[in-house]
Amino acid sequence: MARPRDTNKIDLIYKAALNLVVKIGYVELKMSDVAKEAGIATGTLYIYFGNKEDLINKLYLHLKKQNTQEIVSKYKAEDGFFINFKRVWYQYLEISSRDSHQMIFLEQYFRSPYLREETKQQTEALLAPIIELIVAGQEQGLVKEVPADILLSYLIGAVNEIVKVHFDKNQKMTQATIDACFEMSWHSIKR
Amino acid sequence: MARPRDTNKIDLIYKAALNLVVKIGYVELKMSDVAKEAGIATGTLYIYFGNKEDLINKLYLHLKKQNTQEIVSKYKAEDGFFINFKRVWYQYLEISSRDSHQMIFLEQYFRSPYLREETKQQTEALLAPIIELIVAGQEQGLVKEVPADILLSYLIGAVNEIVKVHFDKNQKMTQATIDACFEMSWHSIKR
DNA sequence: TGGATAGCTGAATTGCTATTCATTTATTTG
DNA sequence: CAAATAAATGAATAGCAATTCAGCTATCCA
Repeated sequence: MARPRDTNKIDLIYKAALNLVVKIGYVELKMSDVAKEAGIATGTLYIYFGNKEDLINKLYLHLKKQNTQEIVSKYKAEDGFFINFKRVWYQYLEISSRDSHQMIFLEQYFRSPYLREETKQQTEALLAPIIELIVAGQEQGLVKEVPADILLSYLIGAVNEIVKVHFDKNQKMTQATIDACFEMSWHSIKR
Repeated sequence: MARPRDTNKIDLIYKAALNLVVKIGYVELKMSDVAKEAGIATGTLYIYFGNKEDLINKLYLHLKKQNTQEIVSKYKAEDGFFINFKRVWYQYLEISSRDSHQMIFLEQYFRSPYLREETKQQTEALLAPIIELIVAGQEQGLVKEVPADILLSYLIGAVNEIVKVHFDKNQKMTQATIDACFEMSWHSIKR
């Protein structure tokens, strides 16, 4: 059997689709443009992805997995709650800030009608380890007794929003502001 | 000059468009369906709105204005900062919870590529009174010294997110949870 | 080396819906 | 009441882009 002439066509497609969809949105995203940007023929897209909607769903899940793993990787069971919370918080901010395209896409499409229900559920499942971290904090009496999923959503919503402001206004937040935001998050959850 | 035979065609169109766009998204939204839902002919849409994109932008601004005014209306200059903050916070939650369609639409489309830059700017301008409230709190030494726009985004992001969870999981938050979330917000900003 | 196979290509097809506009209907006014 | 004007209609058009597929190319293996 023949091998792909070029390695990792799928990654090329993901990269192209991400760049384009963030810039111009799902509606204007032309499959032919994705192909061109990826340096392949339009038809080739359909070898790897059933259709446009499928491409977006797979792209979403792909990025989200990568992303979440990188965040969770900072967690170290042997350390205390505060240290871990801080690590994870800063890592989340770091990742979001590093790749604005990715962050905007993940944020924007998560409740959009373009994602299948299945994709959304798989996405939420990825958060399990972080939910556990919070529950542990609650068991130690360090964290407010708010349902963990709500508490996490609160934090994610807040942080996402400041990152978006950061990109929108195109002004890098100072370290002082970032630290102040961490304080806000910590004060909001600590008992 | 002739008057519309039916009053408020524009409101009918807004209502129809909102219902449909939340249900099926911008891509699948057919102008003919909006017309049908509004009980008018397709061509009539184009008397009031230049095109599909124009319809969405006008709808967005219309709802956002309504919405913001209703929130700001709770502010009473004669009362202290905490009281006003609490009022505005609960009012924001109340409004968001009351009409999930509206809330989802406003949240989802704000940074989407379907909105014109102009619309986004007009939207942000509406928040000015709330920014002032925060700055006043800071001047009184009650609120953390984080740039007011970032602080506000933090709060809005957080609250929007919990409201979305609320709708997603289709379980009404208890009053206790709501109050706990207010506490979180207050703790996060207070000095 | 050459036939078989897997991978790739991109022009042509197809379906779909935004938008137009000739016509009809309602309202105003002199 | 009859122009004249404004609104509304919805079938027809026009254009666009997702998807297909017949053929081409690279790679494999006997």
